[in-house]
Amino acid sequence: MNIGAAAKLASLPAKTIRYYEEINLVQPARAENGYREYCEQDIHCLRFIQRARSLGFSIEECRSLLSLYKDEQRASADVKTLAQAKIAEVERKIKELQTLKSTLKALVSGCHGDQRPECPIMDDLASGRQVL
Amino acid sequence: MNIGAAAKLASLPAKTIRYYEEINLVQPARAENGYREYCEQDIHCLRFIQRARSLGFSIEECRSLLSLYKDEQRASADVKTLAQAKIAEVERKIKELQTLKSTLKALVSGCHGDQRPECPIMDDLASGRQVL
DNA sequence: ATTGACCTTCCAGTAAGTGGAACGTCTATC
DNA sequence: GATAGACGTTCCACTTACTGGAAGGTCAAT
Repeated sequence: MNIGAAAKLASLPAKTIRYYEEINLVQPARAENGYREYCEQDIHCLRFIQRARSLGFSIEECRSLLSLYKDEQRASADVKTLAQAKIAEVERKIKELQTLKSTLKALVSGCHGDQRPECPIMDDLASGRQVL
Repeated sequence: MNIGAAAKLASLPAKTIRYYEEINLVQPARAENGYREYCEQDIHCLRFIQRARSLGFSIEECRSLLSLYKDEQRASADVKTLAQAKIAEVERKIKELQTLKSTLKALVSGCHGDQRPECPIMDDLASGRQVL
């Protein structure tokens, strides 16, 4: 299967799939004409990566997951550990963003939003004294 | 004032301040020895940028805010619009992350996390069929 | 033979810095 | 005056995870 078909099956742009080859994530065979040849197994890996990336795993994490995936003897605990660390990371990010949102909302609520130049948002940015 | 002192006052690494000069955000004077010379006004701008960046504004947004900041005639509405767009963006990101978290939690909760190789997290990644 | 879709490689750019090398300058101390 | 070390300078490479584009090769159909 050529890269275009693989791209459709894996829901990934062909460019991205070439990139994954470059960084040694998924290495397809080559046809005589130089075209990449993706087998069933390659497609599985690409889909696996696509899903893991969409779940927020970094490329390096995908590499770890993929090697666990290929290891029939792996312990599910190893996978669970990775997933739990990712959950903690996501929770941290959510908290950060919520703080950010509160701060921005507090700033916006104090601003007239009219043609006058007075603006508490600007005042906050300028002062270094922080509203929240 | 040299870059080291400016860095302390603005709570920014010197490297970052040099980078801000490179991209024409804050252009200090130069002393005879070639050292950057930061005046009061420069420090204000750097602090302004530091605060705006910490509120999640991109460099380009900081550039816009900075030009509004320097324009004594600006309308507060212009600033408010930028801030509100940023809030919407932050809200989108929070939602995305919450979805992500639910998905990961659902996967983790189904996983034994022991020495056996069976692992619903892996099964999900491999299947392309999604748990949530 | 030619068109158009597909494939190839390579180079450059993105955002926002960070790290390091190699070298210049300033200040204090001996 | 020499020297140490703390600071400054420039420049280049690296990061993440791709994306865009140019220049060119291949394939299938007309």
